[in-house]
Amino acid sequence: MAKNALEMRLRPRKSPRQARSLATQARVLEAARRTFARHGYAGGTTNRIAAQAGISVGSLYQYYPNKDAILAALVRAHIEDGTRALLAALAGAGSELESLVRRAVTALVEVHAADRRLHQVLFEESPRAASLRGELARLEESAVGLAAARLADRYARPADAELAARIVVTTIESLVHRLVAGARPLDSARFIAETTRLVTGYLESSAASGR
Amino acid sequence: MAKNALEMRLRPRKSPRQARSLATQARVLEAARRTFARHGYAGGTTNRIAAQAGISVGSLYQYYPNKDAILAALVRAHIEDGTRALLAALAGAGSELESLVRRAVTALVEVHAADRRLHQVLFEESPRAASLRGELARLEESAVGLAAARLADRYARPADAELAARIVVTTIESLVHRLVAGARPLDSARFIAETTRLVTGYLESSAASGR
Amino acid sequence: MAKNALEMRLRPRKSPRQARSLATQARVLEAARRTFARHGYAGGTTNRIAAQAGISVGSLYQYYPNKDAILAALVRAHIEDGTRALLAALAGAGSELESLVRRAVTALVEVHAADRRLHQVLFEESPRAASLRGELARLEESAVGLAAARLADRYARPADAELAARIVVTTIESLVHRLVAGARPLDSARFIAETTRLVTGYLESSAASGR
Amino acid sequence: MAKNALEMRLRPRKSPRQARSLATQARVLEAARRTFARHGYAGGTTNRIAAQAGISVGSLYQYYPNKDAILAALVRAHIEDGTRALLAALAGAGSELESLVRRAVTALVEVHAADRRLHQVLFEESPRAASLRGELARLEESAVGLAAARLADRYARPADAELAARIVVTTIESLVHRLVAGARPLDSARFIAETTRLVTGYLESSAASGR
DNA sequence: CATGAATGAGGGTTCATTCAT
DNA sequence: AATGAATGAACCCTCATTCAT
Repeated sequence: MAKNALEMRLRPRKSPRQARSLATQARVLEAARRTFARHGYAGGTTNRIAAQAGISVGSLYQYYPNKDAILAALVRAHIEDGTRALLAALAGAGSELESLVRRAVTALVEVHAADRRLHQVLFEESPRAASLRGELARLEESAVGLAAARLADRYARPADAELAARIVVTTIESLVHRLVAGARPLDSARFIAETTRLVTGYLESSAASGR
Repeated sequence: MAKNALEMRLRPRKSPRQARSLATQARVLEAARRTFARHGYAGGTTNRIAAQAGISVGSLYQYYPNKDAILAALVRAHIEDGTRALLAALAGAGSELESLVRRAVTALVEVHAADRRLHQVLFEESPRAASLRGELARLEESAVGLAAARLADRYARPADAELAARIVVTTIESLVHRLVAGARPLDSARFIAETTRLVTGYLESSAASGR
Repeated sequence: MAKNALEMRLRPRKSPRQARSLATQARVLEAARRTFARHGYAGGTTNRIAAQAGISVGSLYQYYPNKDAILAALVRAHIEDGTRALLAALAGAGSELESLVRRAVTALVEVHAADRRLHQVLFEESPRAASLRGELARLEESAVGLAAARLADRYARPADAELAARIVVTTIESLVHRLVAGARPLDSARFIAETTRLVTGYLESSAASGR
Repeated sequence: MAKNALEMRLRPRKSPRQARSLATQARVLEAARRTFARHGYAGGTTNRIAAQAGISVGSLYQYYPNKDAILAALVRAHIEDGTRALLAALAGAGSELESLVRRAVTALVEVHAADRRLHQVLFEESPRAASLRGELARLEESAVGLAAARLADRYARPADAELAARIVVTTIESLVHRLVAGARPLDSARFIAETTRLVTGYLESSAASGR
């Protein structure tokens, strides 16, 4: 099962064994974060990132095979943060629908509030490589799957549950991106309240409608 | 009288009088549409666009002062299409909430179904110039304003109506982009039905809750 | 005796027989004058010149085979003006040295005062074609020859007269360009007085020194 | 602290610390010298200069931010050479007028004899940036100031001394450019002798005339 | 492993000149 | 003759990537 060439391009170059290597790799990532956030995608040149990280370009290429790999690592880190936060939020939740939704929304808002500009660059401005796109899609699919599972008993047919789940997942994600991480961000508390009501209402009406 | 320089940069270079000019300008736009859709923003080089249009780069620059101006024209055309479609849909609508929402959603779906990949490039990948961003923001604001006006009598305070309007507008827009114009598009009919229910439910519950 | 290709390139394309053609050719020249003066050499594009002349680029090329030919015509016109003015000034002069010099300087000052910026462009900023350079050199040689002839009886050897003539011609020309047609122009009256004294003194001391 | 943007554009990009860098920067300058001299300003393309220097365009742009900056460096180098030579020549001079003038003329002749065609390009053909023009003007002003100071006691009014100084400085400079660095260069010894006599005579007659 | 100088393909853009109408 | 749209070579410059030290 050899990975295809394209995917290899997005993986860090080596699994560093030494602590120092690991630290440097992290420094590069952090530098990329800052650089992309400050200068945008086009302005985030590898030289700038290396300078920000306090190393030479040459060294940068010891840790990442190319620019896209850095971007991919950044996206991946963000995805992991988001997933972790989401799971943590849902872990202690009861089964009440509204509480579940509220916790999910709140978790996502917090993750995104951290760095709005970076989000724009990562998820809107930059031309994502195909494989990265795939990874994002897989993540979304799994979120949809989880949600659908939770909703399964409210719907007559699995396909209905999945559709509802997809709409819900996409709605929350989009609204967070656009209204919290966007240009003129909304007040978080209000946003959470309204989004929760929007989604909860939808899901409950689905149930009520007997589907 | 004089527009500022930055804005001028995004305007087509001349309003051609001759038939041939007009045709060429249209050809360029169409070629840009295809090229951006196929190769993304960065890959949509002016030379490629010109080649696709079957003309020389020089000619391209007779009609648009620079690459971003072409993108801007594309965005503008899309905005106009969308606005036109939306107004047409709402013109003949009654005052019933669900019907209004359904018509709006349907109109937007139709507009976006045309070219999915292009949308991504136009509205997500491209580092839009500030003035273009402003234009989009203005458009959205006016949509929010219109919706808020229609919702005014359902809310105690204008600010509440506006918040609801903003959420509704953003929700519809985002869902259309992500679920219809996105990577794995959804079935239109289902999408319209669900989105209509999502939004209508939200708005009606707002009213019911006495806000 | 076929003219060589390079020289042909700088000649107007045809000797227009018709009055209208002649007028248009003049209009182009005048337009070029204005355009070069206003926009400099690099900014003096053929399209701009044509626009300024109120004709199309295509028409412009009916009268001049290329851009350099326009520049050459402009330079030539200026040379002719200068020569004419100089001859006129000297025609009525007596044989007194100081009076001769003063008249020459005055004539040149008047010619150059007309359009300072154009001069800069024509004689400093623009990369003169080889043949044009030659023409200018020939003109200067003939000026030196004339001056040397007038000075012949003051010098023992013809070569001395020629050297003196060359110095005098170059001095006057340079000073006019630099101090009258230059960036911070000097007051004409003072300039004429001083230059006349400079040159006259030099020539008289040559004589006195018995050479 | 921050120089304005326009001036920054003409500065070399970095003051290289490594020996190799220093050597390369010098190679680029030398290549530019040759290339501009051979092909003129417009023909002195960055690619040609890089090729002549035996490096790639990219490297060239590591040392100079743009084409004009290379030109500026060349001009600056020439100015420095000239100033150095002039000061050195005048340092050991007595106070006798003729000797002073002769030394100045000799120094300038030596500086200019090195590369005639380059001078034309540097000081006549190139559309110098405003800031560079300013630098040249400042240099000339300081030369005029120095000369005026030396002449002060010969003139009744400071303004007269300054006018004379300006004429003298301009005369020497122009003649050197035109007659030594020009197309058909004159014999240096003769040129120095005549120019010295021209200028000295002028200055002494000023004194004599009681001005 | 680190450095940073070097590379060079490729991008956006201009403008003298041509040519179909 | 006139028009002005069309041409395309050539220019300046950037930046991801490599490699000698």
